[in-house]
Amino acid sequence: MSKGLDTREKIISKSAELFNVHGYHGCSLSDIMEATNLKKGGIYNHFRNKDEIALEAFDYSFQKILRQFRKRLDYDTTPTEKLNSIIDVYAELASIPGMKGGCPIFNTVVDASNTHPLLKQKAREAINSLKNYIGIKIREGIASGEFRKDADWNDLATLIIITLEGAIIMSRVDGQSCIDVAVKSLKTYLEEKIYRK
Amino acid sequence: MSKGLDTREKIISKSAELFNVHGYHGCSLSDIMEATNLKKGGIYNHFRNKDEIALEAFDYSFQKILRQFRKRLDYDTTPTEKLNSIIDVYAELASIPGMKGGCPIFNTVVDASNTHPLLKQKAREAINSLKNYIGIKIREGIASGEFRKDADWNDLATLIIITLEGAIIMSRVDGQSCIDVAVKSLKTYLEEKIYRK
DNA sequence: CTGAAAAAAGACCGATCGGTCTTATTGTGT
DNA sequence: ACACAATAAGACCGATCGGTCTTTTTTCAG
Repeated sequence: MSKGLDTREKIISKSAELFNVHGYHGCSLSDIMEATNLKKGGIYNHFRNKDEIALEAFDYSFQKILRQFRKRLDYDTTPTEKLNSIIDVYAELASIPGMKGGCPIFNTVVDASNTHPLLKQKAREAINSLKNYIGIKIREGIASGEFRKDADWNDLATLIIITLEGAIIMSRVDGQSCIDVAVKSLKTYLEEKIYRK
Repeated sequence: MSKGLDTREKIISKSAELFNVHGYHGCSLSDIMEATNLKKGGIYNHFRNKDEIALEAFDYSFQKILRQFRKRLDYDTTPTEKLNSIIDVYAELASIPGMKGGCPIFNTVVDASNTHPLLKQKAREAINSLKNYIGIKIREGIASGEFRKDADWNDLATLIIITLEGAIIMSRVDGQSCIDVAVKSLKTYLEEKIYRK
């Protein structure tokens, strides 16, 4: 029993990496076979088809991202710290193990939103979850009086996501500096517009 | 002679759309054949291979984007107006004809930066050109005294690009509202940090 | 009107795609 | 130790991939 689960997990984690780097259409079953040291039989014993692997791989990647946020935010006590941590974790996303190729969420939007309805739906839900996750921290800050009452959690969460996602993608051809720009800009924005002094 | 050029252009423009919507790996020669109403002979009479089409299609798309900027900025007289127009044009990118699927530059980064070195290089150059194009307008504003002297044109141009590109991608699964957030945020930023009153 | 050149058609190719199925191996409970 | 189930191997399949090449059609200059 445990052997099977191990194999299944290996297929998912390796595939998640491959899909994130090469995209759904740019990654073949042969690629997955090679990355997992399995032959076709070994893979199709656990999955019905390539789509099923891609779908589960996306969930795997997204949960991994959420875990990164939760892990870091555990050390924070105030909403201000949490919001800053969110930005930091986001900025370091592409450098955590198995996230080579940038953020799987936006990569999936670009890669599959016009060719793969199920993946598109998953990406949409992931973005919404992430927006809500960030939104909750903002609302906590507002409720605690730490953030300004007129802060729009939805707009702010959106701004954080688009700025950092844009930077992560651009960093693939333009280096780390654009991520630094994103972080600096967002943190200044928080200082000047969200946090109360 | 003119027939041949027409056909060549048709192949490029149709392919540019297809590549932008489905990505390089997600778009086959059969797709191009169908979109152009040509058979293989008609296409390979003008191009040596699929790569050559993709490379020229990228150039075509990028020039189209530049044309959009130049066309709008022609009506502007001051750097302030120009910078605002850049944001507006950028925000409307995905809704101009033949740009379905978002911005071809960032789409190409995601789609091909790990599988197609030549396309990656073209995308890198395009981003640099765009950054410089925006940077020039910023420096004009600084030189004319309209913008603050301490404005960093490189960081600002980067911020404009990543924010709007992030928003354009997110809009594919989350609607127009995130683009509005990007525009509003950037324009406020310019008002408060760049323009002199 | 004609002949050569440009353009397009479409048959053809080997490789690879995702997927199926039978066979062999491995692991496990008794 | 044995039997049975879980797991993986790998031969095999039709479809499609990008690409080549020969043949036909179209274009246009003289």
